[in-house]
Amino acid sequence: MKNERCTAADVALAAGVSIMTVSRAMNGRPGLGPDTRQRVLEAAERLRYRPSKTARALASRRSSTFGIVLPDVANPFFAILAKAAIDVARAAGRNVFIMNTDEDPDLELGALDSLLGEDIDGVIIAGSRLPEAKLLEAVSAFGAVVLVNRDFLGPGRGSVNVEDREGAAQAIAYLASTGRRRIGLLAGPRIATGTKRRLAGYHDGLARSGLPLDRSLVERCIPTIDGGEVATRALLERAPGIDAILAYNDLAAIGALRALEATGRSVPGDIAVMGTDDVPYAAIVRPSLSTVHADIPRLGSEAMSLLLALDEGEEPSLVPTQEPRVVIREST
Amino acid sequence: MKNERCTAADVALAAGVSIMTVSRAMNGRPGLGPDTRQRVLEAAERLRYRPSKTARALASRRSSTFGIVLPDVANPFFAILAKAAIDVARAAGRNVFIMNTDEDPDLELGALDSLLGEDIDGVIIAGSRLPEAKLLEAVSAFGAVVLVNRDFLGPGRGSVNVEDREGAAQAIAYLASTGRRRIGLLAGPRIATGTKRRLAGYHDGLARSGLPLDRSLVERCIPTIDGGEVATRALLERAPGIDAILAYNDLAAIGALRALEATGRSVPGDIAVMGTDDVPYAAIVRPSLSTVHADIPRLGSEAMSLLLALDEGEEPSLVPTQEPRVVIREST
DNA sequence: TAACGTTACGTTAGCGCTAACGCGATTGTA
DNA sequence: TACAATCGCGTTAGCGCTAACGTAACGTTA
Repeated sequence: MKNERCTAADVALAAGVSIMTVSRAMNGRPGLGPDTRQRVLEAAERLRYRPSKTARALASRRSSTFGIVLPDVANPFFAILAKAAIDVARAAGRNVFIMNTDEDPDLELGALDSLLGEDIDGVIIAGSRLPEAKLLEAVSAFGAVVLVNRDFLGPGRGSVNVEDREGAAQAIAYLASTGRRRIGLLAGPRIATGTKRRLAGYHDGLARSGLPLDRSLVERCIPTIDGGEVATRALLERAPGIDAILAYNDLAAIGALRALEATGRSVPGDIAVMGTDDVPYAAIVRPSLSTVHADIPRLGSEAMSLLLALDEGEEPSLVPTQEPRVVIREST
Repeated sequence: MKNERCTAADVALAAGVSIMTVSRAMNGRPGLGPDTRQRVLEAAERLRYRPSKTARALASRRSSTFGIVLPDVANPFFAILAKAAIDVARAAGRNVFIMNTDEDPDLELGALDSLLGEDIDGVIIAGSRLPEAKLLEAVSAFGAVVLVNRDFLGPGRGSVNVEDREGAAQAIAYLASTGRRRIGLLAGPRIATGTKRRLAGYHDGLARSGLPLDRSLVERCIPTIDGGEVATRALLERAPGIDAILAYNDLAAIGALRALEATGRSVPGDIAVMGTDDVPYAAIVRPSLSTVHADIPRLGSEAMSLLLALDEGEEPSLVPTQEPRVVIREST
């Protein structure tokens, strides 16, 4: 099956040149005449020569591959993000490893470790659950690192962000403007930066609307449909009188919708629900979900573009942060 | 930033042994005393030594990495499949490249080509849009290949499958049993094997139920929400009298739901809709979607397990095909 | 005790590529 | 015409690992 691999030596022989000339031709480097280049390229084509990226990586100390570490590719937010990032990478001729962490810091550490062994050129880390110090240490050996929705700056480091805080604030303000007074928050997982940002935005929004802060209306949640459902039930039990819920993400909001339906409350009649992210499924549930829109594909492609730039040695210019935008549908 | 990489030579020096001994210790190979092994491992730990998989791959001619080629990771079916596969790979200490083809045969060819350059050990190809001959040629250089939902057998080759044909037949039979008489089919993309299988199952189901075949009730579709919506509109225009639709997948079915709603038909009152795959979102749309259930995570992990086995040189034992099961919800 | 494993390492030779340098031949310049 | 400055290519030396073989030192057996 695995017939002998065609190497640069074969092409060199066929074209009557040295191996080095083959290397130069394949990489479009200067230093050879147009006719020679042509001849080498034709020979390579004829022999279906595919340079070994492994050997190239070893010799050049650059693998031209990247890694993306995220909690869960099956989560549409991360799937869409990853797809956009991969597409940009492909356009630049680079391949990418995908690693799932299942929201587990240890798995995240393991993933990073494993990528280190792959001699990867850089990583995008989305939804990191690692505390600052551990994260810094874990990525210290990577040449280029981009964090999604977590601040990170330095030589070879950068981040792309959605203004989660402002988004949450606007969502709360909107809910308040429609007469909601007791607004609950499904805050998200313990360690996520997103949780902190949304919580801050929640405070901002309440303040802007002149509403009091009641800590009993804040409930942590796992950012999945099931997690949102469980958290909502807990929240309802503790504070049956709430008239609105802002969820960490759309999945949790969908879970909330379910819990509300199961406990016989009408949405948006009895209680309004808002999500975050504006994942495609937010529009197709019934009632369709009001949410804070984020341009996820843009986030992904900007992350990869930034990573590519950092890998080229460019200084981390500040990528403009995405302005959030509230999208109103049926659930509010 | 990128401080000097720690190599086997460093560990060898630190432990007072030869490089080869380090290699043996790191790979758990026999041929050294327990005390020496211990000493080397400790030195490696102390120096945070991570063997370069690149160098290992070059020297051993096995990269211990795999590739997964699929139409679109943002499609939940493939995202869930990929996640399960990646998880199995990780457990075996292998990393995996993800490639999107956007349903484009040329991109698929390009992806395979690119993976060839990565010296990958094997590939999983899901939803291949390549004609048989091209596919065979494109994968000829890979040591191990697993196709998802497309038959493939041989040394180093295998496939995992859901019984799509039988699933479609059962769906049609179910619809007929509830009194539906004019059942349309959103058949899927032109080249997909899934399209052929579902079409055959559609015929089977009609025959079983004693219903006539009317080719004008079959409409091709792109397997996305939008694709399903567009195809449904076309179908309704040509055959306004249909009373049921079976869709290629759940996304297309959701698109159908939308189109039906937009044209003022009630589901399941005026017309029943069934999907295929039982993606999580099938349960959360309203009306919730009746569908043909598939165990997608199992499909993904079996695919990777099979790939691992093939890579180890095992003969391709037949992986049992998944029995489809009709799940009834609100849309029928 | 000689002959023969076995065990526990070290040595040698690459894997397929690229960086860095070398060197003759062709230009350009005064 | 002489000199340097290219250009166009080849040579050499690895990148960090492993396969395969070499070799001492220590049993084991008859």
